[in-house]
Amino acid sequence: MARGSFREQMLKVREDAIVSSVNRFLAEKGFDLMTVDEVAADVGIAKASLYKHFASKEALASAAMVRVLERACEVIGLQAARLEAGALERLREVTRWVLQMHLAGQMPTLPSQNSTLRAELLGHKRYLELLMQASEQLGAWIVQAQADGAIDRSLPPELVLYTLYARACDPVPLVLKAGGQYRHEEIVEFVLRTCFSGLASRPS
Amino acid sequence: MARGSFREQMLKVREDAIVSSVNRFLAEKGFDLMTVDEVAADVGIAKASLYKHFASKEALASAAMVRVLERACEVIGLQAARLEAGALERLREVTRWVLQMHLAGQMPTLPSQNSTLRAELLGHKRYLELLMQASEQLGAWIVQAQADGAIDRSLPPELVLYTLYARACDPVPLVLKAGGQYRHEEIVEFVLRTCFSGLASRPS
DNA sequence: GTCTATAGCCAGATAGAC
DNA sequence: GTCTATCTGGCTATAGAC
Repeated sequence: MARGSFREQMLKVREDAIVSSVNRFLAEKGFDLMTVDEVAADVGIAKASLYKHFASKEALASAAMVRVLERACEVIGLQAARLEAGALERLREVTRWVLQMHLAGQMPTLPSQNSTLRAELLGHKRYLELLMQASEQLGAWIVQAQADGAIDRSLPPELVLYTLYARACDPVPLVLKAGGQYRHEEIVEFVLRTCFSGLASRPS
Repeated sequence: MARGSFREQMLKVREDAIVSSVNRFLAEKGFDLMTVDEVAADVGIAKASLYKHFASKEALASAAMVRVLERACEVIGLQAARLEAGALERLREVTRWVLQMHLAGQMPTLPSQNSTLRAELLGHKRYLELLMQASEQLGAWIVQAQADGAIDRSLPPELVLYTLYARACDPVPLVLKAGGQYRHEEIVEFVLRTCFSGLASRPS
């Protein structure tokens, strides 16, 4: 695909700035509490101009979700290229990235049940494609890790997948961060441990 | 404390009905998407009448949160009375109750950082008392379970506490429920297993 | 305490000039 | 495409009769 004219590149840069702003607000306050006014103010353009780029508030949020999914697929691709790593280790590294994004305030949160946003996303082709791409690769690793005996074989693979996805909206990391007692890396290690090894002691 | 007049008892019954309705809406759609209009319609009284009982939408939500905390403290009290049970088993049973409430659509979600609701709750004496009461009992069991070697000693007790609290807003049970493939009891067992034992296989 | 009716506000979306 | 100004609808909360 060609680069497009200078004018088009400028447009792309602006839209990137908008999506970045939306991404941050979604991570900070969620879809319902985010207002289009504050996004416009943050980007430094008029609200009406925003609507020339994106048709609705839902379209703004969708764009942010697509971008984070694109990055997630990149991270998954990087792990797929690590030929020496096992399936469990790859899953752990992807989960680590999710937690780091979350702690950095850059993981947009999908409000569990907003009908309008849900409808928009379910009709968004690229979003669904990316979500399926990520799920298929992660699902394959989960099955492989179970075959390796690294993940509990009695757990349904979809449960494992959802449990990993849920790390993106787990309140625990942010509560620990708010407490101010631990560094980000410590929090990430703690949550990874509770996720993969659970709360109970390993038998020695 | 005396029972109060017949009139007062009728009032209490009505307020109970209001709180039950609020509780269900909070569990279904959350604070932001819940409207006072639909609560009034659900209870079958006029909106203005609602405001005779509760001063604001935040007061409605607070009342629901207090009631669920009261029930949680009752469950904790029941476990405290089981003299034969160990600390880990008590924690597991309380967590099981949380998951059952959640799956039944009766666990009000107090998610998202809504400033007005947060402010109301932080100024609500009974809410804070109940939350502290629950946290102290659970915290004592966590420390005991670590001393018993039943919970990983290298995890900070507060991390364990938050991880258990987080089961009240974990999306995984509801996603599995929506999938329709598992019975509620199976979902509860799966999530309890991932929570306490993690995803990884136990060494055999 | 219950109702009908409405005030007041805020946020999403649009009109129209430039 | 950008702006200012405005429309529109929905929501919280209240006034006032009964």
